[in-house]
Amino acid sequence: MEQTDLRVIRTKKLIKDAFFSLIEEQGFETVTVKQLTERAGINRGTFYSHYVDKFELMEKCVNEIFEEAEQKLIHHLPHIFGDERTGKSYHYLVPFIRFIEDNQIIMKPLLGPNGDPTFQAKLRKFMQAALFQRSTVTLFNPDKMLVPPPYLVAYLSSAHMGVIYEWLNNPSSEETAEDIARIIYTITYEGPLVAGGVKSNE
Amino acid sequence: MEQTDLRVIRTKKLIKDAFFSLIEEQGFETVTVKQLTERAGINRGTFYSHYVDKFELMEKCVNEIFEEAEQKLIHHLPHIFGDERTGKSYHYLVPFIRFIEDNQIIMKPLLGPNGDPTFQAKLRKFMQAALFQRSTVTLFNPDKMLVPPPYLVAYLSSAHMGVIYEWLNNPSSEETAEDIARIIYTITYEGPLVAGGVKSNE
DNA sequence: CAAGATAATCGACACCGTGTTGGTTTATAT
DNA sequence: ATATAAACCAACACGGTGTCGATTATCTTG
Repeated sequence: MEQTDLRVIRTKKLIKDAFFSLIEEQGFETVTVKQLTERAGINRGTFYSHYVDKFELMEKCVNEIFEEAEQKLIHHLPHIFGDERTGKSYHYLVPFIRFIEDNQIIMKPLLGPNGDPTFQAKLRKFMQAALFQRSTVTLFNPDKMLVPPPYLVAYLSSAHMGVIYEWLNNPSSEETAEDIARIIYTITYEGPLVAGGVKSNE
Repeated sequence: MEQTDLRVIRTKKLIKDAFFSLIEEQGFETVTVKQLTERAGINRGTFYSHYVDKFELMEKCVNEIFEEAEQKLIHHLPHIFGDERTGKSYHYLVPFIRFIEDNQIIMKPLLGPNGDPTFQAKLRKFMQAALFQRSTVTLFNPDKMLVPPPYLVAYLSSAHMGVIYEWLNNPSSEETAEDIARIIYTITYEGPLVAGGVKSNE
């Protein structure tokens, strides 16, 4: 499984770099293998000896990112867990938002209007697993829930994604990852109406 | 601008019907003009005398849907406004959700994993205009807001979309449009934590 | 209803990206 | 230094695209 030959790692890097830069410029859909290999400076046939098509390439890249994310989030897990139980801090969100920020070169185009809805679904699912899976068991109270759990999870995960997307795509935004975490936290924990200044805080 | 010739309205209808059925089956991206015209039972060249490509076709279809929606929502506007000021009812959401339900044959594939992110952005923007634009002026209190308004709007519109998407794509869901409106309303107005049974209602 | 207009059809065309193949050159590992 | 295998190259068939000119069918109007 391990690839040690310098040529293949060099080639694969060239492919991925070209792939990301092209996605950044024009989105995933319109990228062609021809374009990709021309920019990478490799022969078109060489691409096909590594990937069957651009979709597999994308899948591989995405999986790598998610694997890396899983490592990072697992590393932060105790921290998350502690905050989750107290429910008093936005810090549990920071690693996740940092992760997106760190990969924003690839995240931004994938999440944007020319992005890949498959990836968006994957990321939302990943977030649900990372942030809410435990929550629905430990935090939420099944007996007292006013709405069906799947809808609450859908509500929250989509809302989170929406704020992060707004953050990434608003060029004038100067918020840090911590700021965004705090914003999401505030709306979620105080409720949208309180955050909007409609209701006063309890 | 008006087309009266029976042949063209017949042809355009054939094209759109075939288009929708193909999108429903396999998503937008993989649809080819060849497929489309074969299913519609028209000559491929005929397609090109009406639309420059499948993207323009999509754009036209989407615009028509949005125009229709605008009519319907404008018709319900007084109703919306009344509820918005009292803030006591979920009814202001119903027309919007009904609109999506009525067009779910086209909405579902467009919003799903094989859908069109451009369309999703458009729909979110449309919802923001229809539901929150006035709210940010009349309902939300700029002085008391705990977070920047754009992020609150992003939070809410994405959350709404997320619940609706969950509803459309969960085959076992038996909720009506009213149920979904009530669910969204509850989470938004009580706050996610109260809706999740974590905090008690004030 | 007839005549002119216009839409739809048909076949053909060049173009482009895809995915594969067989043979050659070049770089790497040991 | 040599065997191995990766990368290159040219060429191919395939399928979808977009266009064109000529022909046929259908609609609208007088």
